[in-house]
Amino acid sequence: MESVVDGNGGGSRLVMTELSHIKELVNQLDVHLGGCPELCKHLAAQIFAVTERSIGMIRSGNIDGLKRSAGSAGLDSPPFSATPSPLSGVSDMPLKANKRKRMVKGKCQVRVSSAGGGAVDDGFSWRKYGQKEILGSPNPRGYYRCTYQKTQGCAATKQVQRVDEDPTLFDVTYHGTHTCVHHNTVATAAANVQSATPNPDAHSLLQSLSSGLTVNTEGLTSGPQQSTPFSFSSPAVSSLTPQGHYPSSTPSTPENCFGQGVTISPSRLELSPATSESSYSPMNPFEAEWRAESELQKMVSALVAAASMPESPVEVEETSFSLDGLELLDFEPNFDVSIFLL
DNA sequence: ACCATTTGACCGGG
DNA sequence: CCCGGTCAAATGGT
Repeated sequence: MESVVDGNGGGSRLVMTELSHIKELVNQLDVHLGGCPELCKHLAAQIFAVTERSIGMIRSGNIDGLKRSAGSAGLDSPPFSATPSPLSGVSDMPLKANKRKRMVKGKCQVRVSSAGGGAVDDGFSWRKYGQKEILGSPNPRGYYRCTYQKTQGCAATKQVQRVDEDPTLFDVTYHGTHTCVHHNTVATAAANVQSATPNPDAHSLLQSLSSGLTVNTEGLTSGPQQSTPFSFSSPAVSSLTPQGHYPSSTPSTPENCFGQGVTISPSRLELSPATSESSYSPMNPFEAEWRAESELQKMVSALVAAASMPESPVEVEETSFSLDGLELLDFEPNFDVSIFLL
């Protein structure tokens, strides 16, 4: 690691990164003006969201609580460290070294069919940094990180391993979140896939996902909230419900939701209490939102991976992600998430 | 010369 | 100490 910029610069720096983020987004918007309206719309929405986030940070004075998101884990001055990296994690949390599960273990695994031996192209550019024989598996596991990690501090990584039984299949596990400008939006990823995807269903799914995907953390403020503390909303993704209660529209066989070619099983979103010390400020809504976004992005990455596969039967066998470290007072920590298309 | 991959070494958590 | 993950020097491709 080189030139570690330790993230103790305080909140103003974070606001700065947010502002940089906005700047980049505007840049992108400028580039894409006149191009795909869907993308522009999404970019605009993102700009709005980030702006609001920044305003909220300043107004709520919540800034201090945020800075631990900006990891000191060795990435050099991530431009958009606002998105917490599950890998760099919360390693520099002040006054809490004891707690066990503070590492965000967010990951998203998919099983994806290969294009006949080729590398799994998911629309992002990856750089391989390792390979390892895994105990009990005949096939090695490849370790990849985002090409732009060095230049932009993008923290996304993935692991790819050939499935034992079927050598045409790969298990791909995504970690972290893309924060790089070239590939930092769902829309961009989807757009990348668009150019080459042979799977129209998956593609349209991505399209609908990419436009208007938002994360709602309304209820996640510090108080002991009832009702939906957390929800995802999107034209394409219909929400999450507290344990046991599915929206009436939820089909009992969600496998079919994605139509032919792509299936996805219901995911479980685990909101596990970070620690027992309720004296410490609960996770602020912004951080929670970022994590949620991050997890969603991983999921979408997985979908992108699936969608970019030629040869029809694309299969997202299991998509699961978890949010560790959330501290929800007086609230059931486990929720079931149902994702389905309208 | 530059950049990506390969591959054994190294490291830290369990 | 074992194993999974990462580092970094060597290697290969353009």
